[in-house]
Amino acid sequence: MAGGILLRLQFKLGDEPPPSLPSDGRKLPSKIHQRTRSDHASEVAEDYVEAIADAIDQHGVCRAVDLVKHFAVTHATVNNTIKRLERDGLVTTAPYQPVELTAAGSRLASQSRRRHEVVEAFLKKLGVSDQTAAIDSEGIEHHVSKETLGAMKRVLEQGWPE
Amino acid sequence: MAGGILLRLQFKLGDEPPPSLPSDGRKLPSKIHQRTRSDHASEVAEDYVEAIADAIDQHGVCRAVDLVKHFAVTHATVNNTIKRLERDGLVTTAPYQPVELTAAGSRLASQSRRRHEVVEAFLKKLGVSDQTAAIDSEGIEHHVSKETLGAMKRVLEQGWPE
DNA sequence: ACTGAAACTTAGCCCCGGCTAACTTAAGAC
DNA sequence: GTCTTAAGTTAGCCGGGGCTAAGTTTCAGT
Repeated sequence: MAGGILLRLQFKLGDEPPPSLPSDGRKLPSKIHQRTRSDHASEVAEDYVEAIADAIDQHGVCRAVDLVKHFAVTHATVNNTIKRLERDGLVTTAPYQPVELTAAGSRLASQSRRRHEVVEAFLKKLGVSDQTAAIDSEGIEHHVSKETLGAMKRVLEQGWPE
Repeated sequence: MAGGILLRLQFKLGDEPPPSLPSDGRKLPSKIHQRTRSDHASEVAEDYVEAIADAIDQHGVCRAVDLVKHFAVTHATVNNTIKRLERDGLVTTAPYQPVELTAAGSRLASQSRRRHEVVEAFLKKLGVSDQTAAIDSEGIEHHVSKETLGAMKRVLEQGWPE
């Protein structure tokens, strides 16, 4: 047997398009969950490109060891992740060379950074301590839709609703 | 030839889930990073116990098929997850029987539910649409610390800061 | 030029959370 | 009482993101 052809298609919707819920009649929770779950694939990617961009800003270049320190994981893990990022067209690299962001990677990085900043500033404005804002925004940023981000931005620019 | 062609299409509209498990009490204050990742396993646990509690509230019992519908995953996946939850002492179950929450599971469920409700209500109050609030709160709830949750609660009870 | 330490790579293993395929059990219709 | 079907189970595979251990490359210093 052996001869089977294994064709695997993997669709990864980008980022924004909310659920659409065409609804097959069922409750929406399922759709909602689908969307929520779908995000995580790229969370790590976003964290990495953000960290890479930071390193480049700070040291001119990003070496794997910077990411090792930043994420507190092993070199092996960083390597694996970088390979995935490269496969996905977000970074380029060569053996023993620094990691570079592609255009797509840069775009994603600044997008993520911007979102992160808005969330963090919003939390602070909410009255949360700087430290908690820093920690929580790390986790929250990946789950904030455009609409919610807009609402937060509005608050930062124009004050509270009502 | 023989064998036929194995055509395997795998559509993954969405992909992943959100993170977080803290027993309660946030994570490492000092190391900002590291927290976000590695938590994933327990986020699923929280989502599941929450869904199980909901099913029990609504239908008296929770069957695996309820979770299959709720999360839009296969029966096999639900089974695996339930086994993990059982291993972790959050639920009890027997072949072909409904899933029951242990004391720990119930505790985690109501905790998660409460957090979820606060986050969702807060987002709505922020001016976000009901639908977006429902979606975003799903992802955000796992990353909200006690402090941030408290700030949101305060807003709901006493209005905006300042 | 050599060498030792730091940076990097590779191989192999884990668990999680998805999936398909194929099977078993439980239950409702008739 | 079958018999069909829904529900549940099991086995096996996959990718993501961790790890350790062991080998390779780079590069400062001397």
